[in-house]
Amino acid sequence: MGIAERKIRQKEEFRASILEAAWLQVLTDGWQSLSIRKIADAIEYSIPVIYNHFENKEAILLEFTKEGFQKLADALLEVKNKYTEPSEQLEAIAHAYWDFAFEHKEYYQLMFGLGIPACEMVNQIAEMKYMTGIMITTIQEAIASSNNTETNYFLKYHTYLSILHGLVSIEMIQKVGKPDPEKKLILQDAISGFIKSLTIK
Amino acid sequence: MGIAERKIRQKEEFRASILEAAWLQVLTDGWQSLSIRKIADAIEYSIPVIYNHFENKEAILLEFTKEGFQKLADALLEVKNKYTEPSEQLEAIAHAYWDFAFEHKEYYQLMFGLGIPACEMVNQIAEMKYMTGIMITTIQEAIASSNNTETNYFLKYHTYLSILHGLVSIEMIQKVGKPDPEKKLILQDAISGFIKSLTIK
DNA sequence: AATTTTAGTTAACAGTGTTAACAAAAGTAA
DNA sequence: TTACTTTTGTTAACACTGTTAACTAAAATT
Repeated sequence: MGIAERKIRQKEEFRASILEAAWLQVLTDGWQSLSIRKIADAIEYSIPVIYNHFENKEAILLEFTKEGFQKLADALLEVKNKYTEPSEQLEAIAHAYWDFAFEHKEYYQLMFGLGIPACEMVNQIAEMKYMTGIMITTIQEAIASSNNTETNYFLKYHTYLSILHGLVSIEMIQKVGKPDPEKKLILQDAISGFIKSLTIK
Repeated sequence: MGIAERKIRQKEEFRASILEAAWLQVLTDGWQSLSIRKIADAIEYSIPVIYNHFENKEAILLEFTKEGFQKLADALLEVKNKYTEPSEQLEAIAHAYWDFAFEHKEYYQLMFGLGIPACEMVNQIAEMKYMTGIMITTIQEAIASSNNTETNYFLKYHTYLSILHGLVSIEMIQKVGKPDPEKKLILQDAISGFIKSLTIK
């Protein structure tokens, strides 16, 4: 009897239509403003049916998170296979990673929990400029007292802040409590590498 | 007449008490679950009074964001002044940055818009492991075909991912639309530095 | 003392996620 | 075909959220 099979198929289609409607909303208004009610409205069903297919709203977002990681992995693997030399592969992967993030912003923000607070505001916060100013001047001083005084300080500042923020936020995503003290080794490693790249060419 | 002055002072105190109550909530339940109603409840006033002191909820969070950047800047400047050599300063600043982030998690998450999605879940997502697996194996291969085969691949993987995520998320916070193509120079710079640190010692 | 200004309140609007209680349709068994 | 059971879907509500209009009571000014 194919009835059971049809039912499973229909259920699967229903589930897919929920995700489709949800994704459409994420694309138009961002995942912050995704709501169960709007999904229900879009698929022209009442609200509780959605809870027959997903435990809660988070489960729907989790689906997209998984999808995002899958797509990213596929993209990375594809460019990796274009090269044989590991160092070339790492470079290609890095560029593919960057491209994925900005071509699929919604996915990326979901995957790494980027809340995007004031977003455009952040730039205008005087206190932030004060902080970054400290970093910038220190880097300028480091460059000035090195062999390679033509180094682009603004580029290096951006790299410096990115490394720090990347290390911190990756650690925060993965662990809830305090980080292992050993994690400072990673910081040490990354920063000493950065400082070398700053002073010698 | 000191009446006007007293009024201003009282208004300032009121404002401060709102922030105090709000911060207490942020500390106990995280800034995600901060609500105007709970603040009003804590200061034992009705809800609309809060809107006499802050335009909206975001304005309250912005206050903490500024406060956070100020505190971070102070912390960085303090450790910077302990050293004279710029490279030492950059190293000290990096460690102070890390320490601040984890000693003041709430501030940091607010400042950089870390939404913290599934948080603990992210680790268990198979699709993420699949992606990171690609990175890890590539790094292992790069190390294997280098002069320094004892390099800690897991440390290097963590650094690699952190650099990438840091670059991407800093860029996303600061710009809304597509990034400047020149920003790829920063990526190029950071990654080539990383690859060097991977193969030569 | 009358009037204006300020401070603070209640009550509502328009949303949100989630769920209990119920009705209708579909499938199963006699 | 009829009676029963299961699935599917709906209505209506609960408990929240940010925000604001309309009003009252207190304080300051004239």
